[in-house]
Amino acid sequence: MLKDKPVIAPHECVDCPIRHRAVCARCDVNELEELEAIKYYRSYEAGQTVIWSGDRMDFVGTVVSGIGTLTQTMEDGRTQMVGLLLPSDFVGRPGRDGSAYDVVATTDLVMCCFRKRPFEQMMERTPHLSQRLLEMTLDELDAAREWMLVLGRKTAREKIASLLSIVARRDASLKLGVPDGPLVFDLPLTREAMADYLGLTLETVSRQISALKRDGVIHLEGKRHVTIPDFTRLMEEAGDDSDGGMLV
Amino acid sequence: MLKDKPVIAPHECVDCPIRHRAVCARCDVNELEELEAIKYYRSYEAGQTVIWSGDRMDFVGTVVSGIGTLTQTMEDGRTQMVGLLLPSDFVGRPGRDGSAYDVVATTDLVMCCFRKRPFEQMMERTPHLSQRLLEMTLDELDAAREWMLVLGRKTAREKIASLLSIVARRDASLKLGVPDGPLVFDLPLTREAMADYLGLTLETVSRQISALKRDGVIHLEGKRHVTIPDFTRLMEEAGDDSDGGMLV
DNA sequence: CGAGAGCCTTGATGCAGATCAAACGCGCGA
DNA sequence: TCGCGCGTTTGATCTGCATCAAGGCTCTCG
Repeated sequence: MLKDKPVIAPHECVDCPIRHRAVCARCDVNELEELEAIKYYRSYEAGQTVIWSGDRMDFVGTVVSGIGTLTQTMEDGRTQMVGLLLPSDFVGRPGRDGSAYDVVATTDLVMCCFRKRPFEQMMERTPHLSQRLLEMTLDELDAAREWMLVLGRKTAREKIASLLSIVARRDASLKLGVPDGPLVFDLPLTREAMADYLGLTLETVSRQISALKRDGVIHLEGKRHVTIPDFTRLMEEAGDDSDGGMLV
Repeated sequence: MLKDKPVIAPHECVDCPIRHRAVCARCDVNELEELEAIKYYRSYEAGQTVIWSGDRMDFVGTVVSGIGTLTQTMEDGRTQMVGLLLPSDFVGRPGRDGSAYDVVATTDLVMCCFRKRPFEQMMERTPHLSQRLLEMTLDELDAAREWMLVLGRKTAREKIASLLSIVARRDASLKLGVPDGPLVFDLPLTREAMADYLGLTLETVSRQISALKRDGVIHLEGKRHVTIPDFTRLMEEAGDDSDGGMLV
């Protein structure tokens, strides 16, 4: 299918909606040009709500920079974060009209958007587009279900370790580096946001982070800058058996 | 696309892999015949494991009868159910080799299977197949994320009410009836299975069911036969705002 | 430089649900 | 028919996390 056409290298294809973690070998030039025609950028300030649950969504897109969250809220104010949006993550529900959750910009956020209707029309003509989206959605489903285990069965300490290991992994894969030594990254969430992700209170989050620091599992400079001297140790703390690798 | 072809009524299409809750207007005869060629049935006994997490899966399929669960287990034995498989539910991960979770038959289970490789080849030729699968996967993702709210933020009583309302809804939609009066159905899960779904212990499940019974929210005959006199009341107990309807 | 606002940490106390333990009820096979 | 086993119920106690409360750190703005 790519025969006779120049292949676009991943880094030339930052905005591609079916890019996933910087892998996008399947794009060909025609599609990119077609996508270009329906593409635009939007930016949001920290704290701004990108879409309210139930609102009509007229675009799909990918996060270019910044951090966003998908959250659900009960009338009495209890909230649960159901997804974390990091650069390269896809946002949107092709074939669906409204959003199912609030999408909130946690930091300043830039999105590369594609008008939804023409995008869906492209999907009908381009089987590998919907297949790729299916794969991405299956990945999200796996992640959501893995998180169900975290929420349902893990202790507070294990929850924190699980979150740290996920963020560390995502951060490392974005840097495209295979870090041999300690992992270093900035935690993009407040204690409250972490609590909402983990089904805890912010006080418990704070206490458990202090405990992990005290026990040498992590080091902290300031409140955000994390270094993980031994990733295997962190995985053990998270209660994960397989090393999970840095592969994904 | 359906022009000039006889449309298959839902009830004639019980095994269709892209059937979803008995709606399958998009099938046309050619595809059904092609599917027929790669179709076979399998049955499993209660308690039998259909697929182990990580195992190679060489089919996709739909549940024809019986109840199954998707579960994840930690080395120390803690388990979390991440999905419930009721008749008409799709099982499988087109484009993926292995299963991400254990699939367990909770009751005797009959599946209508399709060989995976030819099915995937069909997907490449048939855009609406992968689009339909994408829609179904988005539905599963929504359900998983809704369950994250249940696991992370609801009390034990709310969790039980949430589970009952989901099973009641699914049961009603399978019967194709729009029940005006009280809902009556059989609970297809043991207390332990419910506990694994809800992130609780079986003792807590038992106590909360007793409490809901005592408060008149539900009635029980034996341990399994449930009647719900007032569905709205149950929804309130579940902490759900919108009535949610019987629509899905 | 000081005041205030956010965000975070830490301490004291309370409670929902886990854990440990015992007994019930029902179906089934001898 | 009895006795056994499995799933369930119920009680007593324990504990991890929530809740309530008080400061601390750091950045910004006057």
